[in-house]
Amino acid sequence: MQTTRPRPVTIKHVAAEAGVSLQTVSRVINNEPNVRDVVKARVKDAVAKLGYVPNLAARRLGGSRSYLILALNDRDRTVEGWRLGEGTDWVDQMLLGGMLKCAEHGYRMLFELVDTHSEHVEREIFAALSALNPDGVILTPPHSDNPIIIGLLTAQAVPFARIGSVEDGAGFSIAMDDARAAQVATEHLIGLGHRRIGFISGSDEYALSGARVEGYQAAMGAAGLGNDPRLVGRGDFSFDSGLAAAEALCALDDPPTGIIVSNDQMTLATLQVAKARNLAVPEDLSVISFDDTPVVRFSVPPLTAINQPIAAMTARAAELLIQAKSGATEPQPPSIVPFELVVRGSTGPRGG
Amino acid sequence: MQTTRPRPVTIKHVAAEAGVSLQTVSRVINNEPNVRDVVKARVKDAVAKLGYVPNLAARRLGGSRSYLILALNDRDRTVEGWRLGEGTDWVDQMLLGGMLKCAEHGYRMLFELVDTHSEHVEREIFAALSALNPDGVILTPPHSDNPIIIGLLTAQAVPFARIGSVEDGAGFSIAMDDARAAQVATEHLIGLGHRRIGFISGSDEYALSGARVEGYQAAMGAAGLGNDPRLVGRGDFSFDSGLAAAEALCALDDPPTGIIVSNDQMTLATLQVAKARNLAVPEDLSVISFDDTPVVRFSVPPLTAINQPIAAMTARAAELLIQAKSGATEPQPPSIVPFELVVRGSTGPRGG
DNA sequence: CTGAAAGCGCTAACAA
DNA sequence: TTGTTAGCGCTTTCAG
Repeated sequence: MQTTRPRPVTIKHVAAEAGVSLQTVSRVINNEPNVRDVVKARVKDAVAKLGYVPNLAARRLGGSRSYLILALNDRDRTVEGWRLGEGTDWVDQMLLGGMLKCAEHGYRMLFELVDTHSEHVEREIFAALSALNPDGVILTPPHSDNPIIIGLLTAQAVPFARIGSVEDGAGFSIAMDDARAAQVATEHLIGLGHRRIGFISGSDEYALSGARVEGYQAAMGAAGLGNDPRLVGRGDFSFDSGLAAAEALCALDDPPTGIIVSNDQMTLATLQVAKARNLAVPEDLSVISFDDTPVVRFSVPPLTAINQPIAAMTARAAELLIQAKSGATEPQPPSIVPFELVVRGSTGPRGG
Repeated sequence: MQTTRPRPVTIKHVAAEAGVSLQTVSRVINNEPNVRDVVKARVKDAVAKLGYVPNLAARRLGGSRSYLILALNDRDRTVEGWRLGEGTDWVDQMLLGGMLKCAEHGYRMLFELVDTHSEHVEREIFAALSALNPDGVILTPPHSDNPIIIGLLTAQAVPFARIGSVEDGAGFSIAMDDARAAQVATEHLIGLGHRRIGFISGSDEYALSGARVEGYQAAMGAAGLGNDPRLVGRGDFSFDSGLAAAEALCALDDPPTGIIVSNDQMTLATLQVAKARNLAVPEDLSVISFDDTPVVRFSVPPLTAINQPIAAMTARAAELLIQAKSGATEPQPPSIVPFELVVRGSTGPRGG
C-alpha cells in the first residue's frame, strides 16, 4: 500500500485563509510589531484552523535563524559511559536542562559527539555548523576550554556557551562555585563536630580541582582548624587514585574523622578503604562526595554529596544562547549556577 | 566586537571549482549514477579542497529527504527518570544505538518528548512532523502501540518503527525475544542445580510479561520440573509489588531456591526480602533480573540479569527507517534483536 | 552522461 | 501598517 504524503499546510494557505499577505502571517508567527490586533487575531485564527506549523528548514533557509542549539560532548567519554552502563547521567541532565529550556522558546536542542583529541575536531565541528547552522553551541568539558574550538566558533561568529569553565574568553561561561561548594561541605562536617577533616582533590588539569581545595582550606582556616598539608590527598578522579589517597589519609597518625572527596568514583574508593580498615561510615568516618551522580544513591551508605547542577547549567546556557543575537558574542561575566549539598547517610556527628 | 559570519561554501562554489554544473555536484554528493569517474573525482577534489558540507535545511527544502530521524519518548516517564537521577539509562542507550547508526548514514537523530496520555499527542506529533519533516520516526513504549500515533504516522506516510512491540500493524516492529530470554534464565538456574524455581511477572498491560512467563514455564516443563502455579508471583514492575511477590514465594512451605524477576526494581525488592529472611544470595537463594539497568552493578551482590538491548533495537530501527523509501510502509515481520544473560554474583549453585 | 530551469517554504529588504 | 520582491542552497524535473 502506497500512501501519498498529504500536502502540508504552508504559510501561503494561512495567508489565503486570513486574507492577508505572507509577510503579515510571518510577522504574526514571529511576534513582530506593526500588525493591527484585528489582523493578528485573524491570522491566529487561520493558523489554528489549519493547524499550521512553520517548517524549520524553510525558516532557516529564508531567515537568519535555525531555531537549533547544538550541544557538543566528547565522543570517547560519552560513548564509553554509555557502554559501561554505570549510570553516569551527564547526558541525561544536559537533555533535561537543555531540551526543556529550548522547547520553551520554540527551539530544539541537537546533541552531538565530537572527538576532542583528534586533529579532526575542527573539521567535525565545522561540518556540523555548515550542515545545521545552529543559532548557538553548548560546549562541555573538556571542549569548554579548547582553543581550537573556541577559535573556530568565534571565527564563524556562532554564539557559544562553555559549561564548567570560568576561564576568560569569548562565549558565555557557565559554572558552579566550586570553591564555595567545598567550603559548604567542609562547614557541614565542622558543624557535625569534626576537627580533623581530610580532602582528596581531583586532577590538576581541571581548574575546579584547585578551587575546591581552596574552598576547603578557607573553611578550615576560618574555623581555626589549621591547615595540615597531610590532610590534602591528591587524586585524579579515578577509583584507583581515590584508593591510594584515602589509604594515605587513613594511615596518618592522627587520621581524619571526615573526608571530602572530589568526585563520586573516588568516594566509592574511600568507602572501600574504610571498610577494609573496619571503619564504620559514618560512625567512625564521615564522607562527602562531589558530583552526585546516580551511584551515590546505591552505595552503602548512600553518599552525602555536593551535586553538580548540570541540568541548570545547560538550561542557562540554552537561555543565554537563545537571547544572544547572532554575531554579538561580547564577553560576559560567568554565570554561576547554584549547587546543593544533599545530605544522605555518609555523614554524621564525630565519634557518632 | 561584531564578527561577521563568513559566507559559507555552497554547492555553487564547488561546481565552479570543479568546472561542472550544480547538478553534477549534487549527483556526486548523493552517490547517484551517471557521472564519469573522472568528473566524480574532480568534484570530490573540489569538495575536499573547499571543505564543502551540504546544508541540511536546503537539502530538505529542495529535496524529499530531511536526513533526520525523530525518536520519541514519553515525556512524563522520561523527565521523571531524569529528575530522580537513579541511573535509568534508557535514553542513553537509545542515543548510543540510534545516534551512532544515524551518523553512519549521514543522518541525524533528534530526540523529543511527547505526552502520551494527553489529548494533545496527535497535535504534538503532528507539529513535530510539520516542523521537521523527519524521514522516519522511532516509537518507544508506551507509544509503540498507541493507535492514535500509529494512525497519524500512517496517514502522513512517515515511516516509523515501534520498539518493544510485536503487535501486528503498520511500521517496523522491533523487539527482543522475551519468551526465549525467560527460558534462558530458567535454564541457567536449572543448570546450577535448582529444581524449585520461582518467577515474578510484570504488569499484564505489557505483552512481554506474558511472554516471559511462558518462556519460564516452557523451560520448567522441558526439564521435567512441573508447573507449580504457586511459584509464579504477580508483580507490576514496582518495587513494592516485588516485595509482596517475593515475600509470598519465600513463605511457601517448599520455597524456591532460585527466582527470576521481571525487572530490576522488583529484583532489588526480592533482595531485600531475602535479607530480611536471612537468606544469603546466592548461597540460599539465586536471583536473576530482567533489564540490566545500571543499578544491577551496584546492588549487593551484583545481579545476574537478562539485558534489554535498547541500543541494538534503536540502531536497528534507525537502519530500517533509513532504508525505507518514504511512503512505502509495508508490513514487515518483527525484527528480533538478540539479548544476553549477564552472569554476575546473584546466581550460584543450589545449596551453594 | 550532463546541464538548465523551476521551485521547496520561509524571511529580509524594500516599497507602498 | 501592510504588501511585494528576491533569494536562502539544494534537489527535482526535464532537456540536451
